[in-house]
Amino acid sequence: MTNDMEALDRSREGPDILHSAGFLLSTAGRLARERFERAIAPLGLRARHFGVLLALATHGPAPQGEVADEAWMDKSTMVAVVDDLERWGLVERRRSAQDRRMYELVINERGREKLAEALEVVARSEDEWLGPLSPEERELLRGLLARLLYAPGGLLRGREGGEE
Amino acid sequence: MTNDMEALDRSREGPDILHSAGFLLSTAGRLARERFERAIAPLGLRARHFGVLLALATHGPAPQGEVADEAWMDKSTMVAVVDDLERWGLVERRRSAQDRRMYELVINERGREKLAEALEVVARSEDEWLGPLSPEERELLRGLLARLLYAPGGLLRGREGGEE
DNA sequence: TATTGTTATACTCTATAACTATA
DNA sequence: TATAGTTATAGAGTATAACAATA
Repeated sequence: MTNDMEALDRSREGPDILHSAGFLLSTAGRLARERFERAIAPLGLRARHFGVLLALATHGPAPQGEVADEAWMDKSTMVAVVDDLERWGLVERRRSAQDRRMYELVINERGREKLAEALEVVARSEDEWLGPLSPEERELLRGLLARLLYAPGGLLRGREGGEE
Repeated sequence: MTNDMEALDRSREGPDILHSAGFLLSTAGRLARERFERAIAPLGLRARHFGVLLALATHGPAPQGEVADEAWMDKSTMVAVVDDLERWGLVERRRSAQDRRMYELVINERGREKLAEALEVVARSEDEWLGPLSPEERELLRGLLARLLYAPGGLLRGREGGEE
């Protein structure tokens, strides 16, 4: 109890910027990302692999460059990621019949199973670090963040800030 | 009934990790960090310089290694940052009289002015991308994030996750 | 000539360890 | 011997540009 109060007090100390939305957001975001990486590491995956598997499972087979864009990755970075996934037997490269420059990237059954495992593990991890918030507060947080990102003038849609 | 609708939506849109707190948080955090860097760039500062100036302005003169810890920086990384700040005439290295291995790192008047400029510019930038949220909602967001970080079991204090 | 995927390269960031000068 | 700051180095990550095959 005393510790709780001290921690909360510490977060209120000092110049305003330490409790500014920007500082809190970027700090929390970095730590959330680290938790995510740590959660899926035992499955032998990194965040990029996860992102590609998710994109393929969600939007079906797609050319390599398109998936790279969707996962906010450069096409050159993508090569090694798909190399990994293919070597691990989770994804297949199939030359497109219509345009032989392209691949159709296909997630297979093992890939879907791996993704399902990862989703479960990540959900458990989130549930852990979201502990301080009640279900209603978590929902509130998700709503605020979604608007912050996607509403006009927000982080993803303000000026030239958009990446995708 | 709301739950039925949600389940239905989820079945149409695929995995809902894209609206999970973790994904939203790490995405928003990364973008907030980018906005921050972009906001202070015209002043010739990077985030690390800002962090050091802020630490020195807040906690007064301190040895270099101590400030490094405070800014979550390695002491070796810190060297170049202080080199910059000294070259720009914002901070001074003074050998400690008690222990001549140590410096006393001191922010000077120019440093304080630069920091004040930076704080103003950053506040304006935040005000811009926080546009989608009302003042009450911003306050709500800050509170949720602070608890997420500092409450027991949260991102900064769960298990061995703590860096500081 | 333009585009897909690939490779090579360079640049940033950071962490590690060795070194110096003090203690 | 231990510590503060420094330097050198190596690793990860990522972005850029050149390249081959195909359109």
